[in-house]
Amino acid sequence: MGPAESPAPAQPKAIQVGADTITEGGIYQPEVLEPKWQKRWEQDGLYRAVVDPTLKKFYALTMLPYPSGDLHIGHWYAMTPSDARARFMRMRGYNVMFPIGFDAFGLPAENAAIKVGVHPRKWTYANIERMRTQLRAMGAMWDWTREAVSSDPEYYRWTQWFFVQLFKQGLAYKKMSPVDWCPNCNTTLAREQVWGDDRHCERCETPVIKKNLDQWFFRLTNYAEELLDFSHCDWPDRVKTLQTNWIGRSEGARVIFQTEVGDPLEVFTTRPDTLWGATFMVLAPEHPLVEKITASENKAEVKAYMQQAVRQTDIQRESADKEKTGVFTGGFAVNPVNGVRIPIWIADYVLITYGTGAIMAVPAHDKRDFDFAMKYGLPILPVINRTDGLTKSFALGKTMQPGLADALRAEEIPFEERQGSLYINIPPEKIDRYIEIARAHLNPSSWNEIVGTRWVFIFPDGVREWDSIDSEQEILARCQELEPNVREKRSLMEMVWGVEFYRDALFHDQQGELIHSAEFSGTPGAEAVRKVSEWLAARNAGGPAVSYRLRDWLISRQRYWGAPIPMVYCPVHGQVPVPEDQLPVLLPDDVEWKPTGESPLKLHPTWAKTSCPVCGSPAERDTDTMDTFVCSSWYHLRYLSPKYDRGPFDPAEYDYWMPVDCYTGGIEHATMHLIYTRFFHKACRDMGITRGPEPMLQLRNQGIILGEDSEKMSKSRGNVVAPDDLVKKYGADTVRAYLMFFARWSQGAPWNSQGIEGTHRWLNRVWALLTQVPKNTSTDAGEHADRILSRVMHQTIRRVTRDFENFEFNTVISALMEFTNTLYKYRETSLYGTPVWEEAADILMLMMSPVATHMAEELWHRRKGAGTASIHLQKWPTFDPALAAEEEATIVVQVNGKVRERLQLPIGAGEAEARRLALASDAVQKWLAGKEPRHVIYVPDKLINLVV
RNA sequence: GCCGAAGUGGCGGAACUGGCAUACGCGCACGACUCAAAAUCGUGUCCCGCUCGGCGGGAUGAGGGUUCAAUUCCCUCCUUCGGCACCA
Repeated sequence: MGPAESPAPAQPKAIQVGADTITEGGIYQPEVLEPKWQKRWEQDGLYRAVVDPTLKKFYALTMLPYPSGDLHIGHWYAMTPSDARARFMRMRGYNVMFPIGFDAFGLPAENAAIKVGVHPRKWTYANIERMRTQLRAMGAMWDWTREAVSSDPEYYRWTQWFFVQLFKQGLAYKKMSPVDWCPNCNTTLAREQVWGDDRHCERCETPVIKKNLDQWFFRLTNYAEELLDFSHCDWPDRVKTLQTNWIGRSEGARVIFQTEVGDPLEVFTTRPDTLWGATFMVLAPEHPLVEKITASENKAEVKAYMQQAVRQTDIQRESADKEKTGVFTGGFAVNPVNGVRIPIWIADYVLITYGTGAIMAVPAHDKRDFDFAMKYGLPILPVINRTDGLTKSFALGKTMQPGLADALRAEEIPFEERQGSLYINIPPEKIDRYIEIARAHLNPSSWNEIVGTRWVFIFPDGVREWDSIDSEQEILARCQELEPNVREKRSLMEMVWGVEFYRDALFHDQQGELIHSAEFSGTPGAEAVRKVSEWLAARNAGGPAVSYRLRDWLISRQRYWGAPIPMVYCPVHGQVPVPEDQLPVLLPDDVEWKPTGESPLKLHPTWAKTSCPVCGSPAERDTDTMDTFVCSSWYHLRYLSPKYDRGPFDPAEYDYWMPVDCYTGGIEHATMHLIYTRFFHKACRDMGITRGPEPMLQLRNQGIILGEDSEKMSKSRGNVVAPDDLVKKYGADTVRAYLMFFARWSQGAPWNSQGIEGTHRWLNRVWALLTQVPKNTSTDAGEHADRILSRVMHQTIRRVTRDFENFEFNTVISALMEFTNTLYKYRETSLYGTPVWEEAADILMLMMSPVATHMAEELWHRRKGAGTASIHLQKWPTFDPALAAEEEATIVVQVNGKVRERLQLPIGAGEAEARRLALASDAVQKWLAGKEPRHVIYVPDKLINLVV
């Protein structure tokens, strides 16, 4: 023999079979058949979604991609399993719409323009063109006729139209306010786009700063309550929790205090039950009342404080560890419940953006107020009883007569004695008895006090309760008179805080029975919250109230590449929306998009100059553009009819397709896009534009694919997986299948470049199984082989159907792999080619077709012959429970819960039978050791447990 | 600090309603084919022990509880990840 030659790979040859072109040759060649079928499907309009009232519709949607220029493996991970599921639904008889488009406005285009000098429009549309090609390589069932691009004038015309509708409805408003500004992106950001401890920009991670700007907002907060209702949302709990926390609902009460300058001062509190403990008030430095209530002698200090508060960044200001600062305004307010006059301070730990921007401070039961009061020596008054009964007294040696210790022992009051002083823990029921004992042993010119459950000072001439601000002052003065050491203490709390032993009894923030609260004393916590709220309401001094953490949505952006805000400023008529028939307000091409911090449109020589739509006098356009989340809040509506020009969408299409039945995408949008789009839908519903409670009924999130090194994929780490390379190497079907298989879809996992080989191997095995005739089929398949294969087939249909329904794609694939293995087991036997074999082969192809879209189509055509309809038009197979049912079950025999034997019994075997056979087993007898089972648990078809 | 999710072989993971833990795949080992390798195919692969084709014990982050029986239900703790954080 001469030198060995490796066999040349079979060259594929295209052959014509009727209308079908089929690749001849034994080798699986995705690079040949994938483009072929993609082209064919496109020509046939196979995935066109057309309104058909005779069919049940299914609107499947994946989140709109940004045209960054390169499809990432994350896009594949988000889109191809979603596509497979949409295909599954289609095969189950639904009329499925699965559209695609581009979120084409936004900063990267502008940043690229600044960096390399390409116009944002050119950059964006070139990227879109490239991504269309990449998206087509997925073999997905996109209906490209419904493609929508948010930067097209025919799209943003309607983004602007929605803005105008919101404005007319009073849901869009302009306001001067301190807003988050990203110094790198040179624009404002919505609250949701500011992330993390250091409050950085969601996009570029630069820490944001505050700027005071006149900006447009959408009234998200109007819908806060409704957004908390997820009763129509089949959504992951995680997303619902994130949104719920983000909205941050707090129940409590409004309380109106009267200031001495005459203006009412309203606060929000979650603890109206602590109202009697309010010893001062605090306003945010930006609070509008600050100026008016500040006394003339405090003006300078207050002004200085306000200035330094404004200068600070949010990070400094909102850091919880920061020591609290503030200044007294010189003003006072009157507590509506008891008429007590309390000082008003300003401090930056109170936020102007939450509640009313003012608080009543109850330092005894709020940690922040406590810290502040202790720092500035403000009075503290406990008004809520402890729930743990902790009650303490410290008896300094020189203040008490000898015999106290013996008296306490006799009374069984526990204490510790150290250096002649007693550290006493008083059982709550013995407090009165203790007071008697303490009085009896008190030295003249001394006192003793109780803290915790009771707040009592025992003086030689009597007992004084610490139950009001007045008594607090009197007691403090009295103590200072008796003891020079406490003369510098500014409050009674500060004085007792000096005793280390007391510290854990001095502060708590639990709910509990009210004390020191006039007629409400003795009321239990939850009841007190309710009763005090009602009491306030009855006296027009407030009442029950709800507050939300959610803020209105800031949508102005000082950037070029976005939808211009369609507003005109007229010196006579003020804010005037651009009339609907004049939309869109077109973005000019000739702008300088340099990052100046000003809107590029503002620097355009002529663009902003216009005339007032009302009076025609010279007027100015708004030169900001809209946050791109506005564009993406309604794209699911534009997909309905991207060319429609009499409205944002064709109502007939809306009636049929909406709402979205299944929405898939990443969890990172939980508090941004997914809140905005719900808001948009609900606002539009209230204007009669949309219908129904929710835009997206079902939501599922995919996880994140990490790099092979388990780190986040990034170019700088060099761990990026490029889908184009994978498609080239393995074909799209392998990539699709692997993405579905390699991890729980909802969770994601690190990439594994060896793992994909296994999936590729599987597809090759399926290919060989269905294209190659085995050498030998004479071996007997064994008894009932046909029934076994049929059973496995029906069981597989059951498993795959269930797992597809539940988005459990990894087990869809493993079930199909197992089914393939079963077929391989019988391939070289007499079962090959029998009707049940052929049926199983068909079913395997059908169930693989949502996954390996091209391969399944190719195999289908090869096996079904010329002119066959696409596999993607076939029905999903159904299973027959009778045929899927096992005939025999393995019964596990346990002795005392441990497996000792296994029995093969027919399904439905009775307990007596199982018991008889179990007891007949030697292994079981060995473990029973001659004893009779005391107790037998029998689970039919599963297990018998003998307990001795 | 508060809220939430998750911890199962060397790795990704499976286990439906409390009933055989570790399916499927990767990796690894051995074998077949080959001069050889790749590819492919086959066999094995949680840990420990033993009188080793079998048998016994242990193991689902740790500890406890409920139960005839717990990866699954309950409690405590640990770790990791995510979100919120001076929100009154």
